[in-house]
Amino acid sequence: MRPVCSTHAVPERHGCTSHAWLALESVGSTRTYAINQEIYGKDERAQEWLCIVTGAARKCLVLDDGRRRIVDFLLPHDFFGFGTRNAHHFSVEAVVQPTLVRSYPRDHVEQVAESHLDLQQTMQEITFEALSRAHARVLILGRVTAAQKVLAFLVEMSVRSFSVDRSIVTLPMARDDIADYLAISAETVSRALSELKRTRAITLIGIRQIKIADRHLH
Amino acid sequence: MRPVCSTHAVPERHGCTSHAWLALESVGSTRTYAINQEIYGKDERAQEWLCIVTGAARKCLVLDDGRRRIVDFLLPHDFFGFGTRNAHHFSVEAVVQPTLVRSYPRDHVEQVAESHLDLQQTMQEITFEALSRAHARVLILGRVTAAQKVLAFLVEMSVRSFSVDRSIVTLPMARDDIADYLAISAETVSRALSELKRTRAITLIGIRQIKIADRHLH
DNA sequence: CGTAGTCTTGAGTATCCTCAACGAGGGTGG
DNA sequence: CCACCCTCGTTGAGGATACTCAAGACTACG
Repeated sequence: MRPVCSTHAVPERHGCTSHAWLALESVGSTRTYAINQEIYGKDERAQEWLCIVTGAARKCLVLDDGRRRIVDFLLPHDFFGFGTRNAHHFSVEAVVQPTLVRSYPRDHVEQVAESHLDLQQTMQEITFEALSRAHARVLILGRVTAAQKVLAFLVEMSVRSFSVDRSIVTLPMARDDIADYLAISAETVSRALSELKRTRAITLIGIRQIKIADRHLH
Repeated sequence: MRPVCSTHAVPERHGCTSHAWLALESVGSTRTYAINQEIYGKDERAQEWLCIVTGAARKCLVLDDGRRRIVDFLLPHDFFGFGTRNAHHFSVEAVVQPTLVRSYPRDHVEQVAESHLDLQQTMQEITFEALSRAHARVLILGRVTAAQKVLAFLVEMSVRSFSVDRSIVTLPMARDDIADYLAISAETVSRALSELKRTRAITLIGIRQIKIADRHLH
């Protein structure tokens, strides 16, 4: 299964319509992925900056004991694939059907950055955002009960989804994925959702569409 | 209690003795902190890039429920204080007596970066390192048992400590700090250490000096 | 409409948390 | 110099929470 390619579907980066950005866009290309399809494998060296246009993806790895851990969910406007020359190697897989990903070859990025100083600044901001996500994640994992973790997760997704109504979240991923993201079992995720429903903190609109009533657990 | 200031004690950054780096060093200053002394508070806007020269610090915050969470331990060569214009605000406190911190005012950094292109690249690398730490941390928190978390923590510290003998770790922080870092109770940290000792995975040389025999839990 | 994947719920077990007591080490003052 | 205190670390007992195994309900898609 090969990703479908095109040159349209550019991610609009908020407040960044600079000349440098446009120059970068000219070297980008867009690919389409099916559900569970690998966007890049754990042993591939990151040769490009990638950005989700539509859909969602999970950045994950499999531990020695066979458990899968998801270190980040990637939503539209999120960049990834950079800075992967470190110890841990992750693979990225599409979570929904279809997921559109825009790709910017690393050498082209650096080439453009040489003549456009503000682009490097933008890249720095993008890295800061990824760092910010990771820190927020550490805090979510640090919560005590499963219900708190799940609620914090829902709030995080609602904030990151850029939807009109922030109290309604549409989850692109399965319960399994949430479980591996929060480092709890899928059954516990389900039970936590039921508990949150019972205590009126959330309401289930659809199976993956949730209305958040209380953002803080009382 | 005021931090003591001086202009010596420059952090040697491995493989980065470039002209840009030297230019940056000229605008840096070094401060000394006592144990538990605040290096910067959670509401201060980060106006400088900071780097641990000697000692250690914890990046933490206090949750609504009164629990303290440590999102990162900062060791010599680690940079921090940047990218803090995001949602969560952390305070940084010295963990050992004394801790030396080198400070580079943000506007000076940006000024130097304008004339030294490679400096921005270095800053990018520094941010990647922080991101890498955060991801490693998510994986540690995702481990199942307390013993696994504690062992993974010890291994992380041994890798980051740059000591000659990597099998021996000298922990600069108390059990409480480890507990808040791993999101488990201090008693559980103690019990996990005892268990690891019993199963011969580690040996306690001193109260805060540990020899790691098995890096992977069998 | 059937099948496979996803989600929920239940029962029993293992792990961790809380409360509590105790021991070891370091600093201070008599 | 020693007694005292305070912090830090360890260990125990009981209760709460999450995990595993298992079965059943729901959903999506062919």
